[in-house]
Amino acid sequence: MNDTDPKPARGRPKTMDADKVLDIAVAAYWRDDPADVSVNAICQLAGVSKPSLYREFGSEDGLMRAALDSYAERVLSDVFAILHGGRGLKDTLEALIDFASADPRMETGCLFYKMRAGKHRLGPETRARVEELDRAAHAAYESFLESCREAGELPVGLSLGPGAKYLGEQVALAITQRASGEDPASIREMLTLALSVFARP
Amino acid sequence: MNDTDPKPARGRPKTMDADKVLDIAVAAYWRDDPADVSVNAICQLAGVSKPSLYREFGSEDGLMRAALDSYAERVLSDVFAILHGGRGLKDTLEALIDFASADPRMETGCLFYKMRAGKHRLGPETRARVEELDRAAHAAYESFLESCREAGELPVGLSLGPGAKYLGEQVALAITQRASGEDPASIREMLTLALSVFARP
DNA sequence: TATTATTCGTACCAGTCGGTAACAAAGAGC
DNA sequence: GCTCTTTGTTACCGACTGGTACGAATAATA
Repeated sequence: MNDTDPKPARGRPKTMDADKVLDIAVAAYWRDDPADVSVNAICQLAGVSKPSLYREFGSEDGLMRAALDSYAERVLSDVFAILHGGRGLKDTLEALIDFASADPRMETGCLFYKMRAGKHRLGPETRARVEELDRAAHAAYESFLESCREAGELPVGLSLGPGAKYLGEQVALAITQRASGEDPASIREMLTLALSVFARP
Repeated sequence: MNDTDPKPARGRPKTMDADKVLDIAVAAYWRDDPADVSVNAICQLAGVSKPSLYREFGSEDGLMRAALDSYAERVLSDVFAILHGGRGLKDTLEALIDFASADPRMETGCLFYKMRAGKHRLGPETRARVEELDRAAHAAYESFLESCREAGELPVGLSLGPGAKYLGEQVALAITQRASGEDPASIREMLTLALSVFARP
C-alpha cells in the first residue's frame, strides 16, 4: 500500500508536505501539552495556511489523532517491543526502567500520557484512539506478566490484572515526572523501588 | 483577628459574600480542572458580576490562589494531621491509604494535585503557593519517615529523601486516579502494593 | 440637602480560539 | 483557446477569554 501519489493528479500540484506538517505537529504536541498548542501555532510553525491544514486533516481532532497515530507507530512500538521481547522478568523490568528514566526521547515526557492525562479536552477521534492504545498497553503488560507467571518468576500473591495496571501506571508516573524536569537519577530510583514488588519471593 | 466588618463602612453596603464566592470557586476548580473553569463561569455560578469579583480578588491568579489557600486549610491539613499523628508506620500508611482511596472528598481528585499537574498554566501567585505547599508536603512526609526510622520500622536500605518523594507521589497517583473514575478498590490495591515496600524487613 | 465614599452591574475592550467562504493560481483534458 | 479540478491564501466568522471604563445605586457625613 504505497500512498505516495497513487494518482497522477489533475489540478494544481500541491506544495504542502503533509508528512512534514504532521512531524511538526507531533513535535509541538509532544514538547508542550497538546491542550496548549493551537492549530494556529502549528500552521505558523509549519509555514502552512490554515485552510490547507484543514483540507488535509479535517479538524483539530483529526490532526491530533494523526499525530497520536504517528507517535504510536514511531515511539510506543518500542515499549511493546520491550514487553514482547521474551526476555525474563528482571531484564524486561530493567529495560522498562531504562526507557522511562533514561531514554532521551522521554526527556519531555510521553505524548500519549499527556493526551491521556487531559483526555476530557480531546476530540472524539483522538480520545477513542487514546482509549484504544490504553487497552492495548494494558493487554501487553498483562501478557508479559502472564509469561512471567508461567516461568514462576512472579510472587504468588500477585494477580495479573491489577499487577499489569500497577506496572503501567508506575511507568507512566516515571515518564510524566521526567516531563516536569525531575532528576532522572531520582526517577530511576523511585521506579526501581516501585517495581521491586515484582521481584520479591 | 476578626476581619468581619471592622469598619462601619461609608459607601454603598456590599451585597457580595466573598466567602461564598470563594467556596463556589473552590468547588468548581476542584470538580473540574482549574484550567477548564473560566472567571466568567464562576461569576455565573456565584451570581456575581465580574468587576465585583475582580475588586475582591484582583485577578484570576488571585482568585485561584485564594481558592488554593482555602482548600489547603480545609483539606490538606487533614493529610498533615495524619502524617504528624505520631502513630506508627503501619497505622499511618493505612490512614493514608484510606484517605487516598476511600475518603469521599477525594472522589473528584485533589485540587492541589490538579493545580500541580497543570503548573505551567497557573499565574505566578498560585504557582508559587503550589510550590510552597509541595515543599511543605515533602517535608512532612520526610519527617514522618524519619520518626519511623528512629523507631526502627523502616528498611535499612531506604533513604529518607527519595522515600518521602516516593510516598508522596504514590499518594498523588492514587488520588489522581480517583479523579479519572478509577475503581476505588483497585486503587486501594495498587496503593497498598506500592507502599508495601516500606513494610519489608 | 449636598458631598463624598464605596459598591454595583452593563457594556465594552483587545486578543485568541477553531473553522470557513471566497477567490486566485496552476496544472490536465478537451 | 477553454473548462474542470485541485491547491493555495486572505480575510473573515462567531464564540469565548481575562480584564476594565463608566455611570447608577446606596450609604455615611457635612
